[in-house]
Amino acid sequence: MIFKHSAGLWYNRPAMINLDQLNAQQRAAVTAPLGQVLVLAGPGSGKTRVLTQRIAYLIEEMGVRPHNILAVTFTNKAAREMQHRLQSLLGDDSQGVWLGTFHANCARILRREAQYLSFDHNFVIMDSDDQQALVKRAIRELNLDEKLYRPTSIHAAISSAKNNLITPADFPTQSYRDEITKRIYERYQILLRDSNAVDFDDLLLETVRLLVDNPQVRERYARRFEHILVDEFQDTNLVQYELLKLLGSVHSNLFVVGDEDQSIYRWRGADYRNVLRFEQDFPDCLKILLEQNYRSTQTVLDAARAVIDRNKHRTRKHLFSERGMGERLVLYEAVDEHAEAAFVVDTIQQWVTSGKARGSDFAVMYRTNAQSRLLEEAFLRAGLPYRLVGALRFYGRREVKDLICFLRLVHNPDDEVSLARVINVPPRGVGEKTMVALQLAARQANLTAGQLLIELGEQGERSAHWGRFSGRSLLPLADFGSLLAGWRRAAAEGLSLPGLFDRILLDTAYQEYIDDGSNEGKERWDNVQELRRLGYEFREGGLTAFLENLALVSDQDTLPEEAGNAATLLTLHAAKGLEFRFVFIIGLDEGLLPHARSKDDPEEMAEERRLLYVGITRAKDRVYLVRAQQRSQYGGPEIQEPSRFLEDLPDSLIQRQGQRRQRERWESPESLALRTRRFSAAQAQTSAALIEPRFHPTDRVRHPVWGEGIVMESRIQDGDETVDVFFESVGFKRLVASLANLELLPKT
DNA sequence: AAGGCCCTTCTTTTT
DNA sequence: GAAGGGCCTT
Repeated sequence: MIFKHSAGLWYNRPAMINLDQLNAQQRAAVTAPLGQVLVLAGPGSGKTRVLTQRIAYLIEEMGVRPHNILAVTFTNKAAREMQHRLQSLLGDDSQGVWLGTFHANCARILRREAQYLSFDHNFVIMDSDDQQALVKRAIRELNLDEKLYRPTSIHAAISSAKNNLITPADFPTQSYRDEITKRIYERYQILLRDSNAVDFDDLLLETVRLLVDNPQVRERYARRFEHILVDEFQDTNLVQYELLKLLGSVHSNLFVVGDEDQSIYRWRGADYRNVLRFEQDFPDCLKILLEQNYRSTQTVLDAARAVIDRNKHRTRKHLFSERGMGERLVLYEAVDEHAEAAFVVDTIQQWVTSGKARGSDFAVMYRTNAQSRLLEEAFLRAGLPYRLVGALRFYGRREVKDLICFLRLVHNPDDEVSLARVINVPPRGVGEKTMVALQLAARQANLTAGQLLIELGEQGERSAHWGRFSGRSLLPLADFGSLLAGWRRAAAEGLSLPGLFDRILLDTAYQEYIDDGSNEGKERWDNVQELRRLGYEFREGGLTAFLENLALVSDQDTLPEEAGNAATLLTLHAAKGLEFRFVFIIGLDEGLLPHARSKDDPEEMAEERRLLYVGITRAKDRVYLVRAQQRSQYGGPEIQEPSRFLEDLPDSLIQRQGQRRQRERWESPESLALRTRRFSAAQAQTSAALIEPRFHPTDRVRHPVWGEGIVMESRIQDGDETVDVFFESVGFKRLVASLANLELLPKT
């Protein structure tokens, strides 16, 4: 071993890499010679372990300086996890490794090399909402029909072009629609740059462009990164692949780890064929298969394999486990989505009550975020704790986004998207007309709208632009301008991030604006406070670091690290890289998994299959596959067909649970729905700890004495629920729910 | 300019 | 079954 520090310190070192703990294949990967290494790692085969051990090996055994290592992951979560593991493996020796997502690493490079770029270093990063708004704006500016050219679909086309290194100039125009898309793309790029902004895709694309156009810059980075390691290589897209080649153009020590079978981001440009491309581009690369699974029982693996082996064009792997056969997978067919959720919750509760499992041993996975709502309700009713990954859309909340946009404006007044969003928040009399006047005046003065506003605010009547606006629009604009100018001055004079935050809240009377005293108002204000708390963590790094973090950290990353005793609810996509003793996969119906939108495209269908594969292979011990015979998709209930993937599972691996009986013929869907609701309500009454009100305003209820009434209000008080009801017979009554024996009636 | 109401439309997954 | 857009009124 090479100790680079004084000998007296060696015993303070954390445990060092121990090759004996690895199996032969893992060891071969960790200790592979210089050059290109392709590790095809099945699920649960110790992929992350191999990656971190490899880095440790490079540093400890090969004497590589951390500074010369670049490690790229796909998600922030994975980056954090690896950072953590490196820290415990290497201690401070892990400092200096460039570790992060593709996007974060690119943002870092772009900010450093701003002098070579067409935007300056304090650029903002537009998230999907912003991008959408900008595409819409481009479409409007070109006087196009939004119905015909939907911002979502145009944006998808632009994004896909960017992921394939296609600039507006190169955009292929085989149809009239392509022609239009190309023009929108051009306009969109101009709008972005005028705002001194880049979008997610630009982070990668502009970095590639930077490295291609500036050989000396490329040389500098390529020289520096002696070793490049990539996680989830199957999910890289063309731009990312190019980027790796550019950054590796001097040393070409590329260590990539991936699994074609777990490629689930095709829709985002990911191309698992990059694995094949890699083998072609580097014919001498060392290829290592990790096939021993340390996670699941053999039955789980067999089931997963039965699903995935139907896919073509892949390296077949023969996953094996030494954990024994284990139990068969349970298949449960519920009558509808309510019963589906009830089955999940009941089953978890039984396991937990039996003492054989803890809540945190369970995960419930689904195809679409919309499916989480019923589950949440069922968990709440049962008093079972859960944590929900993503879907919270914390950053998508209006109040959160508003404040981020104020901050973005302070940071970069040219940001038109943010300006358009908050110039009238709270309402100060700036409408469409005023915005048009502002933009016109700005264009004539050759300023951005934000710059013009700041000048109005700073100079007041002395400004040359003062006379440009009519009386009606002038004051609100000058008003906002002086706010913005004041914030910028304060920030420049060193006001801390929390201080700035508070000043913005105060100046805009934001609390009065969003907190109207209702429950929702209170919640909105809580969200603001939560954002402030996040900002507090960045009081050192300042505004730039905070905004960059907000842009690059997704809702998926807001998952509380400590699960406590809570079960995890998450999409199949979000489940990748995680493991749980018990896995429920719900919604195994045609149209949902596989999703209806993948029906016509074999490639997409193959990806749906991989999604299920990823889900099943998350399980250590048990898998529950759940579906519903009937489901309310949108509006009315619809009969569901079982997922085609269920047919691929041999009976020997499956144990059916519950009745498969179809509804009795004479029972109408309406009465069935009614029965299910009664069942749910009855269940609610028996459930334990009250977390959420059972009654809500406008609910109809029946009291044993006073008869039917309407709920006016309900709240949790001292662990019980206090309900205000207006009864037809006696009028207004305030009741304690646990004593009053109220019956919840079906909605009419 | 702003708020309210009714209409349509659409729902995949996320850095 | 929600969210956004269009159209209405104030």
